[in-house]
Amino acid sequence: MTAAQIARDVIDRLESGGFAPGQRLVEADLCLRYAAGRQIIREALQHLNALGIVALEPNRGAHIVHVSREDAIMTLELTELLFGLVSRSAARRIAAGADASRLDAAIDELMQSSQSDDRALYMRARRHLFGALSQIAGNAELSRIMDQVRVHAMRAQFGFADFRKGHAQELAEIGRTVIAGDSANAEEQARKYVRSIREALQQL
Amino acid sequence: MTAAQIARDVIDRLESGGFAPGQRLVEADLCLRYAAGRQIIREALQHLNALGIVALEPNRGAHIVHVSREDAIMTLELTELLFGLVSRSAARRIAAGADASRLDAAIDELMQSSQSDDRALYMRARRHLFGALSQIAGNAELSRIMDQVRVHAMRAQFGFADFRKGHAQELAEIGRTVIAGDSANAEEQARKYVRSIREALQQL
DNA sequence: AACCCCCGGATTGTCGACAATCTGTTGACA
DNA sequence: TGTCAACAGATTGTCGACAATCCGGGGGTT
Repeated sequence: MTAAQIARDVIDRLESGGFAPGQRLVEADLCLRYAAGRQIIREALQHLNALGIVALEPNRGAHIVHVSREDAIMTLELTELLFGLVSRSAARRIAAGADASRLDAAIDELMQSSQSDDRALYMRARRHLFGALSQIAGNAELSRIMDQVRVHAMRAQFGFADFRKGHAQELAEIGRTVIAGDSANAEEQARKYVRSIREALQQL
Repeated sequence: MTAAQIARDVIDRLESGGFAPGQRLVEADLCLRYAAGRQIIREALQHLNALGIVALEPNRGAHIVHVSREDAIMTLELTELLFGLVSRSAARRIAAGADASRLDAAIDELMQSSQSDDRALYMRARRHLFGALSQIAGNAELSRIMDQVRVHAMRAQFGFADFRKGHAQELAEIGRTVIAGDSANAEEQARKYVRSIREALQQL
């Protein structure tokens, strides 16, 4: 198993509650779990550290960072801006002739997976949708940032929102607006989507 | 020398032209340059990779990523959003009673360094100003993202803009507006600052 | 009982060596 | 002359061992 795969798996477990905030991640344990050398584990931990998911204290190891409710709200504020920007840029590029097939496929995948019971499947479909949008938007820097923030946004919602029904519909709708090349509406819909989640979180 | 310091040094050299885009970074060379073990160098490279500054191809090593003019423009678009958000948030927090002393000190440092001839000094002062703003804004996630994007924004401007005169004044002015707690104006000024840089770049 | 020093176990940090992989070159062959 | 395979050098990937550091507990002193 490669370092990137391990990091990915840790994130997945985080999204499904397999790792708790504050939990220590001891290198030797992870070596056993993933049947990998310590070097690989350390790389994965550093990657997760760069993503802001685990904190690394010198000589004291790694632990999963805690997200306060306030942090979650501000992260969703940031997500609103970024998701809006990505959607607008992607719509503009499609209006200018960019290829929409990948986004189209991602929408189908999302709708199908939203009706199954496999949460991991649905999460992957979500990732693919956002990935397609980022790719069409065409800025590598923006894609990288979006990837990072999305993980945090996911954690911000964790345990409170049911990602499934409704949200899938709304996301698919945003995708369709992007495909139609309507940049202003795409941005507004994307922002509204994130905003509604944030407001729901604020009223708890 | 620690991995973080080495990464920092590479970024500094990048900002002053010591490393060229596309240039390969061979581990053994860096070991000699920084008198460090290969392990440390690899950590630094992975950190830079997470920041999107170097690309890592399996079994083929690391090289500095190239930024196209189009990339630079979109990065500055992103920077405009983020800098605006940070300034607005910071101003709000100060209006709510947050401590402004660090920002105040950073403004002084910036004005002093802008009159010396030491570019590195000026760059550090810039970093401190942005750091103070991020810290006051109070969202760790946003700070992390800003740090990343700022490096890219810097690279986007590299070789075309003279950071020094004028810009220092403008930045200091933004800082003062934040201290005054005027969030709407702080955001507008910050966005305008980045926008003017982007527009100048677009007209080349 | 409260405090402090010191030590042992657990964990992380670093080094050196070797295996795996890639790149450019050489030389044979059609 | 062009093509292809094998080889040599350079570079990266991984492992195992040891050094450095931290944490909690035990025993002695006041």
